[in-house]
Amino acid sequence: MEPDIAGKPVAGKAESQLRKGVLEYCVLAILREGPRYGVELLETLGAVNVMVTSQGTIYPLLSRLRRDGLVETRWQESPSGPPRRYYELTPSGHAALKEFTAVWPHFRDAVDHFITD
Amino acid sequence: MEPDIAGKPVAGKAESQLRKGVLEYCVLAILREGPRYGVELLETLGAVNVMVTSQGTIYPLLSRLRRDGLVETRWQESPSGPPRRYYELTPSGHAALKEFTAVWPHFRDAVDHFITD
DNA sequence: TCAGGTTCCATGCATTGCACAGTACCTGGT
DNA sequence: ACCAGGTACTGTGCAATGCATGGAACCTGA
Repeated sequence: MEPDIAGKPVAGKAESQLRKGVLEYCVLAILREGPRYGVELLETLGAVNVMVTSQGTIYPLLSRLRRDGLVETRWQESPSGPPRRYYELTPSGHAALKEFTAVWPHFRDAVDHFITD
Repeated sequence: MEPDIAGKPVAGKAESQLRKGVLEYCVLAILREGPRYGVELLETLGAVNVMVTSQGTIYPLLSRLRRDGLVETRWQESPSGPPRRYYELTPSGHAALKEFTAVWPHFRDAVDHFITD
């Protein structure tokens, strides 16, 4: 019933489209610093306004990452609440992240080039 | 038979996803400087490597912009070849572009924040 | 016992970049 | 007059992705 973090609507048409294909790599980047679980990732992303998202986004995304072999998971008990599934990078995940960090600056500068004129 | 500009495959999984939702505003930004026609937009975008795209992308995109009232068009004869459909910004188009240019820096910095660490 | 918080998962939809295929116009060579 | 090649526009179908929605399972505290 409660809208809480799980169901919070994420407004902004342009923002939503901007996140496409980037959220995935932001998650990989966060995981670079160590294993994290779903809700934890939501909080880390949400700390930056424009990256606020919802469980309906993050869990299917994490499933895809796992399906594609970019992350591995292990269950771990929680001090309070249901067990947590922790995600961590595989070598493939590191490689994908590295590839993105190489492309991103070019893309960023390209958009800046067109927008600011 | 010839693949030419129309059918040139655009490689890169991450690049393709990055363009989502951004190409639209790059087009609007180009149109800010005056009316342009389809192939002309393709060339302007293609001048920046990471923004290379194809007719299969640009024409449906332009149709959407027109459908949503962000651009208006008028036909004009070509000195050589079939007539060209020129696109130009409407007030709504200007507004959408302005909104994007306001959001983009935050988004750009957010990605930088996560990626570089 | 039970309300509420925490954590996870699956389904369906809209948007969007893209490959592919097709149509129509014009110019120049034969 | 014919036709090959370049120019320019259009439509269909697919795959990827963010998101709303709904739901299940586990734990704590009143």
